[in-house]
Amino acid sequence: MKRVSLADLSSELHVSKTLISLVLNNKGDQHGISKTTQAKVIAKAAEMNYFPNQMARGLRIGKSGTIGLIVADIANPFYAVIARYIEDEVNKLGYNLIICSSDEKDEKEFRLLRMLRDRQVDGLIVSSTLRKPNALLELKRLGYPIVLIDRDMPKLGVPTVLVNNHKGAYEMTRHLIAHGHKKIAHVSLSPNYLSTIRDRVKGYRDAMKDAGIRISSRWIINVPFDDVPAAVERILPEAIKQPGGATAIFTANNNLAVAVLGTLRNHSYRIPEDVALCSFDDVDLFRFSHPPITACEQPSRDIATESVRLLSRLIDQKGSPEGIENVILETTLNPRPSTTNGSPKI
Amino acid sequence: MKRVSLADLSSELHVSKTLISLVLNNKGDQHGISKTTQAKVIAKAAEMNYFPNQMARGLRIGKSGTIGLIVADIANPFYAVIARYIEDEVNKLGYNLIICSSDEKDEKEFRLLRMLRDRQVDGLIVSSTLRKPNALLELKRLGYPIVLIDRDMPKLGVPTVLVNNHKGAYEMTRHLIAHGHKKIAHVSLSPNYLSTIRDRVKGYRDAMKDAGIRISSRWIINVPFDDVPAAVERILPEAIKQPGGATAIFTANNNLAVAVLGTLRNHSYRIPEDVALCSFDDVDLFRFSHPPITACEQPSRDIATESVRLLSRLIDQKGSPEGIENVILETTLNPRPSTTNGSPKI
DNA sequence: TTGAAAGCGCTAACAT
DNA sequence: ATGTTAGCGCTTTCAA
Repeated sequence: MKRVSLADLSSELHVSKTLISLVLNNKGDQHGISKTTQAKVIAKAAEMNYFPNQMARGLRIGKSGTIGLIVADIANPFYAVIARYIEDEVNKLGYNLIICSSDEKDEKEFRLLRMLRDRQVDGLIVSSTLRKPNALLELKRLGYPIVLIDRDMPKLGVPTVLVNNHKGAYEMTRHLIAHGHKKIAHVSLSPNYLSTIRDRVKGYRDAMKDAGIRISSRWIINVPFDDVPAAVERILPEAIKQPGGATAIFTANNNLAVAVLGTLRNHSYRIPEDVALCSFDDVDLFRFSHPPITACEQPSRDIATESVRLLSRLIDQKGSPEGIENVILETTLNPRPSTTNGSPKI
Repeated sequence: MKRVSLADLSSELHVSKTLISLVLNNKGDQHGISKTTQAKVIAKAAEMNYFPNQMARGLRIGKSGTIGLIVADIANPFYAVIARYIEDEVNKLGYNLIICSSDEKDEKEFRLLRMLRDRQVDGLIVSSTLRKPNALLELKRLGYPIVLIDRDMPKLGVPTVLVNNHKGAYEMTRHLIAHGHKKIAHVSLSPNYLSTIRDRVKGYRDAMKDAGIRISSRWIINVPFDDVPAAVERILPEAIKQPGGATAIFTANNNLAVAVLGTLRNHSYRIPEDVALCSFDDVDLFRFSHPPITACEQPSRDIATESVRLLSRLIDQKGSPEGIENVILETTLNPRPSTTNGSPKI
């Protein structure tokens, strides 16, 4: 059960650990070690089933070879897809990924950050749920390379890869208006200190204002994120009840859309005849739903590649970041029958 | 940028590293260290922002505190949900999770196994894509605790958490037969050395045989997993073209169902009027699809909790496993309109 | 061409 | 009640 170490190999081969280490790390040539010795070492290592202990190596060279990724919930397809791309990208660079779900809870994110720090991760990609940057600032000061994705945190001063949420939501709202809707409800999360959510709300409000439409308080629906389906079921019907009720619903993310879909179905509302529906985020579900649902697609792949690119630069620069790069990516509006079929009722 | 170590703390406090280590690991009392000293140590550690280096600790105690999870693709909701539950469970036990996607490629899984081994993970949960157990056997011999989930590998001899795929598929096929279908197509993956896929095919075949129905070769559709949507689009139409074509389609997993759904839509087939549809796996998509799709639900949460339970036992037993436990979980058939509305055409 | 020795930061016998 | 020491397995000067 004892695993074989450099020392074991060394005593078998009657050469020093140094030499073996050199050979196995492909530095044999540049140190002028004879080909025959190299061959012998390599053969014996394979024969004895030797492999280097990465903890020992990491301790010595001061790098763990791992990157930490924190998202709200890896079971959410939006994050799962991004995580998958990030995994591929960091693997290419020789890193491994530790994926963690914060559950939108500050306490849990604190714990995860501590854990990742203790593990000496070489870098961090995080979609942070924190209201205050303190915990992240701390890590940044300690020299941990950090890249923020999805959610902004302006006072942190690290590279970010964000999506133009305001524009995406603005366009989505314009889309509804262009299809004849005036009474448009927005379903969002509370508390809403997340930059994404705030920007989407703002995009919606601005589009309404620019169109000269006054928003009824009935149309603004805030759902606590730990109770989405039940809360939607409780609040939504009132918002779309006529008269004065909304003829279209715009949800701030895929989770909310699923909940709304469920509630609309429970109450036998027809889409889009009774009420139109569209959402931020795009997932398979929306393409195959009945009817297919208009959605604002986020560039998951680009979020992943860009964040890894920025992180990698940060790591190379070794704590002397020159010019923090902030990437803003655009969304794509995918119109589907849930908003494009027929016109709203008056 | 230099992080503070026990030695730093030690020289500041003028006490030994041992003492500090003891205190910080809550062994102060059992070693009779005075409360006041303990308080001093704890205060200073906090003040100096000390935290233990897990690589050094891991090297010393011979444990990394991490568990490796290998699945085919973390972006697949089936695996994403399981991964999430596993993450929660191992966290409870103080471990962290490294999640990896094998992409159904032997080569990639080899690489991942090597990497996880070098990282000295304390345990491995894997849904293996390998045809031969060798690489896993190797790790098992080296003393790595391994639990297999989802996919079996009989010759490996490790604890497993599997789903009763045969029964699930058998019941699903019976369900179709009970609704008047005789010409039932099965869409599956090729090559089909995965135990899950084989068992599902067998369940389908057995149900057909027991019902006295001969299966036309047209109804057996095997799709290469690296080209699912295109292959389905190419092969499926022929299988359901009348006469003799299938009146119902049973897909072996959620990916295949999505592809089939796309193709049926492209060709303007109505579900279930023209052809009924059902699938193994159950995902949100199926509940909200048009029409809602009958599916065989796998107990994701139980797969996660059971696998972690078995792994934890294995770790405690320290390589002297007494009696390998194999858990078989049952599926749930969720009937929905895609198979229950109307009767098949002749 | 090769080797000896130090040390990364921690824990655990074994003192005292 | 506290300290000394050795060593986990590796890389890296420095020396020969």
